[in-house]
Amino acid sequence: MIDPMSPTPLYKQLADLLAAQIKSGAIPADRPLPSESRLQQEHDVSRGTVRAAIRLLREQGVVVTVPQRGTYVAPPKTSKR
Amino acid sequence: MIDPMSPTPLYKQLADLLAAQIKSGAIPADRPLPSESRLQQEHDVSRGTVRAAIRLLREQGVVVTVPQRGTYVAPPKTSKR
DNA sequence: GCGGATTTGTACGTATGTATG
DNA sequence: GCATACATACGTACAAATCCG
Repeated sequence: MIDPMSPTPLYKQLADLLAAQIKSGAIPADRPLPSESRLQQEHDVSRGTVRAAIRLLREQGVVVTVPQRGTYVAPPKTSKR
Repeated sequence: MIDPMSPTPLYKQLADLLAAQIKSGAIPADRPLPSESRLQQEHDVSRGTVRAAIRLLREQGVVVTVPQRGTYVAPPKTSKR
């Protein structure tokens, strides 16, 4: 859960949460992540916060984003396809 | 100059402009860059756009930002100090 | 092929918090 | 106390590309 009272920035909390869900399989790797507006609703944060979280995950190599498509779990670096 | 009509995003244009000014020495390397609000006024863009440009430069290793201090030209990687 | 819905990208404005000088 | 400066977070609006009936 995201805690607005925590000193940890919301976007950081959300990024950590999503990373954990990806790792655990709670978010399937074969389909796009929930859209920004979905995540916004589910976690009750602004879209800017969602985007900041996804940006962080992208910088960490956890996900990749395809414009006008969606954001996907990043493929393993060693995969040939 | 920044051209609002260009298809290139404003923050990208600004980042390129600042990088060029740093490289040419128009922006001195021994003092902080102009503050966000200064850049905002000088280039007639929003603060969010200034921040996006600086973020890009930071990701590119062109500058480093010290919270509550300012943004500085990144030191050469080969420098011992 | 058309049109609407969806989704990400960009850009703006505002407010608050924290640290520095 | 006040001004400056960056960090976070909210909101809005519109554009562009894609998807689907």
